[in-house]
Amino acid sequence: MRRPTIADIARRAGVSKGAVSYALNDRPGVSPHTRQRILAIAEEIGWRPNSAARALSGAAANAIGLAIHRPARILGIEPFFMELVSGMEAVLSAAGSALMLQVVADAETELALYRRWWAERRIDGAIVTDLRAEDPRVGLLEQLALPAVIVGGPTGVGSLPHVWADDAVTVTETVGYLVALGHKRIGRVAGLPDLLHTRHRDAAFRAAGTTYAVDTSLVISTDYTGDEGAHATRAMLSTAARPTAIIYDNDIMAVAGLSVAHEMGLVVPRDLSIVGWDDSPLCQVVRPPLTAMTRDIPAYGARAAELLLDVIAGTTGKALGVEVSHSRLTPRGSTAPPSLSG
Amino acid sequence: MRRPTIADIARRAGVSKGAVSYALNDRPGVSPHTRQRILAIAEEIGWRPNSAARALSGAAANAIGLAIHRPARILGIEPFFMELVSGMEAVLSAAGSALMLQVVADAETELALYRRWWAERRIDGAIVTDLRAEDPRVGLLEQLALPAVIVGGPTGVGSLPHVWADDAVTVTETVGYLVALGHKRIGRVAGLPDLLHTRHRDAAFRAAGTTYAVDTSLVISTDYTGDEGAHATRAMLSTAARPTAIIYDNDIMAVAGLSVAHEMGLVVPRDLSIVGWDDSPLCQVVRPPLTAMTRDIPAYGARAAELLLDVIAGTTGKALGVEVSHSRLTPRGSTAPPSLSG
DNA sequence: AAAGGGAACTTAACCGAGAAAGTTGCCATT
DNA sequence: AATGGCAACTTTCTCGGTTAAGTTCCCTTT
Repeated sequence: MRRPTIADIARRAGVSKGAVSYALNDRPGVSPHTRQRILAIAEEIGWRPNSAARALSGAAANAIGLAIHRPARILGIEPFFMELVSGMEAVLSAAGSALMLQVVADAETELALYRRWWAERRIDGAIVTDLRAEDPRVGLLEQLALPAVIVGGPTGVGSLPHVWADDAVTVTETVGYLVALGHKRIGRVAGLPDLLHTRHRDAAFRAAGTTYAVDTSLVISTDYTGDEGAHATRAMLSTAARPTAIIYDNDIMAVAGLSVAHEMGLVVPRDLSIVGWDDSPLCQVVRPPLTAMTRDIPAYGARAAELLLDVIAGTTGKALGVEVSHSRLTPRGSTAPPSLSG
Repeated sequence: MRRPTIADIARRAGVSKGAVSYALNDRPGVSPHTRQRILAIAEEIGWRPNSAARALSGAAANAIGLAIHRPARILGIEPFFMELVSGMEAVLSAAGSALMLQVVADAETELALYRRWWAERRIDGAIVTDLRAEDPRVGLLEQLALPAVIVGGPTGVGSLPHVWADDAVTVTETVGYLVALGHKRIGRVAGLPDLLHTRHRDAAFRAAGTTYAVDTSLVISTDYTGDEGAHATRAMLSTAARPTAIIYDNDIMAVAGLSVAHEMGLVVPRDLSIVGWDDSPLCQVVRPPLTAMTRDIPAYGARAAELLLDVIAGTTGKALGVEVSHSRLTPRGSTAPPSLSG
């Protein structure tokens, strides 16, 4: 089956290619009658514009790029990216834009990928996640003048537009809640230490310790896997002055921590309170259900996609930094006042 | 920053566009010396082929399409797709192909999407998952002659190449194992009933009951969410003759089932054995760790991507149906002989 | 020395759209 | 009746590559 072109339509309608192009693009220069006829023929033979030809004539690629630089084994388990992608998709597909997804093994590859996508005109813009300190991607994207939106911030984003949530508020609220319950020593099982948002959370966690005058010195960094989450939990619970509450940077580690507590003979929440970041169905499926820091990830992705489309369309206005609502604590059965014996 | 074109290279090198094209594509017609010079200039000014221009001249789009037709809330929690995608990515990015991902709301949209991708020449081929009975996508893809590989089968695939695993063997092995442990009544919490692989598993499950002379009549279909998994488990455990073992179609439902058992005062595995399909880290993070039917999902995706690339290149040979190794049972703490009181 | 052959190029057409510029033909003016 | 103006087209060029079909020029052969 050959793909129909405007030349085919022109031949059938007995007009020139140019007339067909005008008719199909709602531009003046063809009579309503001819336009109707051309549209009918286009519909009949199932014509769609060849995106390559359009792109060659300077049109948009109608695709945006997302490079994900995390090990495959984490991608599979962390709902975050899939939810982010599904939120982005909702906005993009409504705008007729596709999503080019590529999993990259390292930072070098990611940079090369942006260069290639840009040079090949494959994408109209990119969405950048997992911002690191002095992230080389920021400079590259600025230099290429490739429209880009960072999911994260608000620092380290250079001049790029970004969508961010104030994790510090969430951390402070959560620590405050645990302190109100009576906890005095709170641990934190953090994510990848070179991610900027991990550092923000670390800083907020330490600061909250000072604010509420409790011990928040116990922080262990991990790679987000359940394995490392379990290991970190074991380490924390094996210290002489063990914490009575632990905050985890994702829910899979929180669940792992729950199991470790159980394995060590501790009862949650009596002997240990557990809070997980990001509230997937997983949290409600384990016993006790996990208290979690909930946010609307699809909405987060949708907002980033919207902003990127705005940037591409040049209708950004001044909204370079868009703040979305921060994660809110959803208390469930895994948090309670510490037992007196602790 | 203007993107350099071969015309720029030609001007600098003092040769024609044609010569540059020959040089850059390793085709005869230019002297080694000139070729070197052209390549050096291309490198220097950072030239990359404009993919649109190439595509216009009949070249490949260097992208393959994947439409995912599942509700967003399931996507986030089911590791299957992300793992599949990461396996596909490994093969595709090595071949210089990108992945166009789109989440679609319904079957109609998915069909329209394939038509559009095909007409717009955006993709060289497609990967189809979640095959249904009399799936209209099969006919459409055959009609469009769009290279496509189905993840699933081996029935209902029409003339399309496919990559499949024999779920029936896995079901039979698992039921056999439970029977060997002494179970006489085994339940099954199935996935979406209109998916072909759910039907295959259903049929194999029923057949295994006959083979081993045990009761496998208890089957409840769900939408893969933990909620429905919990609900189905509650229903099964509330029947007069409740099963002593339940097999779940994904691990999130298995975990939900574990919680329900706990909530109903049953001890796993003493009072109830639990087996989950697909072995994500989640299974090892709960207590007791879940016995699971393990398969290498990234490898599954990689094999599908390889086959698609072969089909696109026209080097398929006769490998229209590629069987990958079926899931194998990984026994862990959630399965044991049933207690006599049951 | 003329002819043949092939390497090393150049020229120009082409892919399928978009868009500027050019061409009709008709109607209303004056 | 000549002119202007405009709608409704057609022609042609453009995007950035690929590629078939020339064109040179040099070297070998007889």
